[in-house]
Amino acid sequence: MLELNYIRNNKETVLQGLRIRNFSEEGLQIIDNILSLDEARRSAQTQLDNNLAESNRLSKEIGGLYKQGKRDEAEELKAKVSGLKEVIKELETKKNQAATEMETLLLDVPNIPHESVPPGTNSDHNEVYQAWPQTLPELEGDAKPHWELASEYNIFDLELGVKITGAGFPVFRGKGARLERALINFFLDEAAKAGYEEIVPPLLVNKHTAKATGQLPDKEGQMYYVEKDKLYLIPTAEVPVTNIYRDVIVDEKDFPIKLTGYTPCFRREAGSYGAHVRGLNRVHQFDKVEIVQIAHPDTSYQQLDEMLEHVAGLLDKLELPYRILRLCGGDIGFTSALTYDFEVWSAAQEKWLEVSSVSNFVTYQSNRLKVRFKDADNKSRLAHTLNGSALALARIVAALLENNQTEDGITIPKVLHPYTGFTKIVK
RNA sequence: GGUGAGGUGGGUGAGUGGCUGAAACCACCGGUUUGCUAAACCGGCAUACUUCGAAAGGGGUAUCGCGGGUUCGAAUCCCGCCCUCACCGCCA
Repeated sequence: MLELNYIRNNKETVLQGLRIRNFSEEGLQIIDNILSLDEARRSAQTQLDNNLAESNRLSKEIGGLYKQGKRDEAEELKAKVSGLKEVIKELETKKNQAATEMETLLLDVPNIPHESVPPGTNSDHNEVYQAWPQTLPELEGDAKPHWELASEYNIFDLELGVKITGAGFPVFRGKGARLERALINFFLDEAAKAGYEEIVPPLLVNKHTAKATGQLPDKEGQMYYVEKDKLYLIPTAEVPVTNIYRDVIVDEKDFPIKLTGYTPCFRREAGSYGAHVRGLNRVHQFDKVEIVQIAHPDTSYQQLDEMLEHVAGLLDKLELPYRILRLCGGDIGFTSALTYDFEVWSAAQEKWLEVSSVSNFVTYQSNRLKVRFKDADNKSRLAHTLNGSALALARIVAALLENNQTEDGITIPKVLHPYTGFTKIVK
């Protein structure tokens, strides 16, 4: 959620930002609506406060009069206060109505894009921020997509998942399972080396937590919900990990706070279908190592760069060809100010697969989370939050299988050998 | 699953209708004292909204788990909800 104060003081910047997000002039009306509701709220509040102050003052007087035994005078004042109560009720309703309406509108306003976010209406307009410097590798003859390789090499089994649970729940087995575990450990070790504190968070969260990172109410349909206990299965480690700092006033010298966590991620993916969801491209449960940072507003974009380098380093070590995109105004996430996507080239499918998304949310998320710090003037300010996948397992596995297939098996990148205990997956 | 206890500021914890935005202690910050450390003493120390002010700062309102009610007045009384802890049972 944007800070109301920010909108009030930077209306033009906000409007400009929304234009980058392709808001129509009509759509931009929302900002004026918010501001006028805010004014209504404030004027109601001022009047309400004045009336409450009067009522409090009279009530105190009544207490005094009773002590002095001046019953008649007390009764007189009582009647006066009773009269005030009606006005107070009215003003209260007025204030709450304006406030609620305003908040509802505010929830519909996305984050203001960073100035570097390119214009554009869809993913075709994303800017290639860093291209793969070499010629893209080609595979001989009949390169296979990962779902075919999976059954050939017994790496994972989606049909078995259907038997146990349903579509979209892969069962990894044998060397596939080992590869999965190897990647998780490799990613966590790399994050630790980069100074991230490892977290093992709960996989189920309550509604406060889901709300604070913005999954509720917007993405309610995307989460699995345990009705009996009113808990949500996490769609990403971002949710429980970032919430560690909900309602916390951080010591300024602790910035940046760097956290990492491996968790399975559960997503209902309601509404998606078609060829592009084959294999591991889109599943209901997948493993992911997430990196999260809570940063000082002055340095959050430097931290974002640092995160980019970290993710790029992982892909370098895995020897996968990749490029980095800077998402355009039409493709950037609702809550993000700046997002970079990492895409790995699949030589088999001959297309780019998204494997990571790294974003700076500036204060948009922390406004709901209430992650704050005291600045030099001892004023509390919102911190900036950032996160990124480092990395999402399912698609990395897919990319590794596809790019590393050879006549006599699938080769494992060197860096994983200590983790897998084997160098090749053979039939 | 059963039974019981309880949710008050950063922490412990007092407080059963007005003098309580909230005692006291601890922690923390500033100062005095001090060879150093410690101790002692003095002072400060919640958050949000709002209003006045150029600012420093001042005023108002709300907040004692959350929501509602009674009352001129609620941390305190009533109703609903949420949560936590302890013990028993079950169990990795």
